[in-house]
Amino acid sequence: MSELGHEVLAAVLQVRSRSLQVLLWRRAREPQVGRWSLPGGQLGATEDIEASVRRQLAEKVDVRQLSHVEQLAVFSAPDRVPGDRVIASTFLALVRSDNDPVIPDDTSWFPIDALPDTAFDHQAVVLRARDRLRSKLSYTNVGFALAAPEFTVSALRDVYSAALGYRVSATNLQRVLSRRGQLEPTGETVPPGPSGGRPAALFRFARASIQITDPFAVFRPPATTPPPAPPSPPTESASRA
Amino acid sequence: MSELGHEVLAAVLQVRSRSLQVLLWRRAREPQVGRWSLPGGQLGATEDIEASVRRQLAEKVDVRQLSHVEQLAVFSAPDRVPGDRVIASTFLALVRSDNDPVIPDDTSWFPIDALPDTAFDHQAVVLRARDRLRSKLSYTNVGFALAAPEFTVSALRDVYSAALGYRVSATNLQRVLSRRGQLEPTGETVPPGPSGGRPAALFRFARASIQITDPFAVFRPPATTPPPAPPSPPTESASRA
DNA sequence: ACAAAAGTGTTGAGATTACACCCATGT
DNA sequence: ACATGGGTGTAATCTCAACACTTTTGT
Repeated sequence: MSELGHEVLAAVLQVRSRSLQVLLWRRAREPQVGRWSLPGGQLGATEDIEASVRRQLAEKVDVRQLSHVEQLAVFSAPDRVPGDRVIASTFLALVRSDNDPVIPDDTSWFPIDALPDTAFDHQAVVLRARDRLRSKLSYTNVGFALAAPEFTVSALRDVYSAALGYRVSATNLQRVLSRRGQLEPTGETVPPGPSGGRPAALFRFARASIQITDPFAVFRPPATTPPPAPPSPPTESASRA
Repeated sequence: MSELGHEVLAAVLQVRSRSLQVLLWRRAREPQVGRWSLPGGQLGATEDIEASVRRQLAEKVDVRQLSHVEQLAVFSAPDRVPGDRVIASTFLALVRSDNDPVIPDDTSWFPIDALPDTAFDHQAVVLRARDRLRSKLSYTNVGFALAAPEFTVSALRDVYSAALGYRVSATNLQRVLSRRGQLEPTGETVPPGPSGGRPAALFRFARASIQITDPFAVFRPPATTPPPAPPSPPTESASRA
C-alpha cells in the first residue's frame, strides 16, 4: 500500500495594474525545478482544509488579508505528481486590490493571461479559479473581495474589467449593482485628477461577505409577495377561506 | 501521527413518484448503527475520485446508470467521523427517472424533504446536492439527466416541479427550453389517457452532456456577432500578433 | 355536445444595453 | 471658454410570467 498525502493549493487572485493576477511560487527542488506552482502544502492533522489554506498562505507567502476563500475542486489523478500519491484540494482566494502584501523573493504575481511554465496540474487550477471568479461576479456580490473598501465607480469598473477580461461600462455597472442593493454611497467625493473632470462620488459595498444577488436565471418560483390580491379568478378555490 | 483516510460519498438523486429522492444506506455497525448514510467508501490507490464514486455505486448499491456526476465539496472537519480521520470528497450523481435500479435490502430511496436520521455530516451533503441541482436546472441543461430519453412536456414539467420543489408551468418551461435550443421534437406523439385530451408530442434533449445554456446573468461581454466591425480595440496588444 | 389535456398567441412587467446629454472641475 | 471625466435620462431590446384561447381527443 502506497502512502497517500493530502495537500491544499490556493489560486490567490488579485487585480493589480489593471490586470487579474495570480500569486505563484518558483519551485526550488526537483521535480520540476524552476517551474511555477501554487502556494499550499500538506494538510495538518488538526485543521480542516480551509484553515489549512489560510495557515499556509500566512506562513509561506505572508498573505493574511484574504477577502474571500472558497473551495474549487479536488484534483485526484493518481499520477498527478510523481512519487507518493497526493490528492489536492484546491481553493480560490481573493485579495482586495488596495492590499499589497509583502511576499517572499521566490514568489511573484503573474497576469492570468500570461502564465509562466507551471508545475504539475496547477495551470488547470488557475484557469478554474479564473472561471469561477468570472461567473460569480455575475450573480453574487464577490466584487467586494476585489475592490478597495471605498471606491469610485470608475475604479470599480477597472476592477471588473480586469477580472472579467473585457471592457465594462461604468454607467451600467453602477446601475446594476445599485439595483441589487450592493452599492452604498459614502457621501464623500474625491477631487478630480490633473486633467480636470467632475469629482467622483465614493461608494462602498453594502455587505462584505459573499451573497447570491441574482439567484434565479429562469424558472423562478412563483411570486409570493407582489400580487397581494388579484381579482379572484373563475372557479379556483383560493387560499383564503 | 494519526492515520488519514480518504472516502468518497455520493448523493444519488432521482425524481421518483413526483418527488426528488436520494438513495441512502442503513448503517449496520457502530458508530451510529441504524442511521442512514450516503453510499461511498474508501478511495482506491489507482483510481481518481470520480472513478471511485462510480465504482462504489456499481459495487455496493448496483447503480450503474448515472446520467450525470459532478463534484460537490470536500468535508474535512478533523472530527467529522469518530476514530481515525477521514476526509470526504462528495458528489452529486443523477439517475434518469425512467430507470429503477435494483438496490440492496439495506438501502432505500427517501424524499429529500423527509430525510430519516442521517449519519455524520451526510445531511449537509444531501442538502448541498439538492441546492446545486436546483441552481443548475436554471442555467444549464442538466434536465437531460433527470428526464427520460423521450418525454412529453407535461412529464418534463413534473420532473422539474419535483426537482425544484414548486409548480412549474408547462407552457413556459417548453418555451424557455426551446428558445435555448435544449428541446427537440421527436415527431411522435403519445395517445391521451382514459380521460381524453389532445395527444402529446414527444421531445428529447438536444444534448446528453452538461452544458451551460444561460452563461451570463449580467455584465455580458460586449456583443461580438451583431455589430459587424466595431472600431479596433484600444491599444492593447492582443493575443494575435 | 361536453370535458380534458396539449399547445399557441398575446400582453405586460422587468432587466439590461446603448447612447445622448447634463454636471463639476482644471487649465 | 474649453477639455475632461463623472453622472443621469431615456429609448430600444430581450426575456420571462401570466393567461386567454385554440386544438385534438375521449365519453
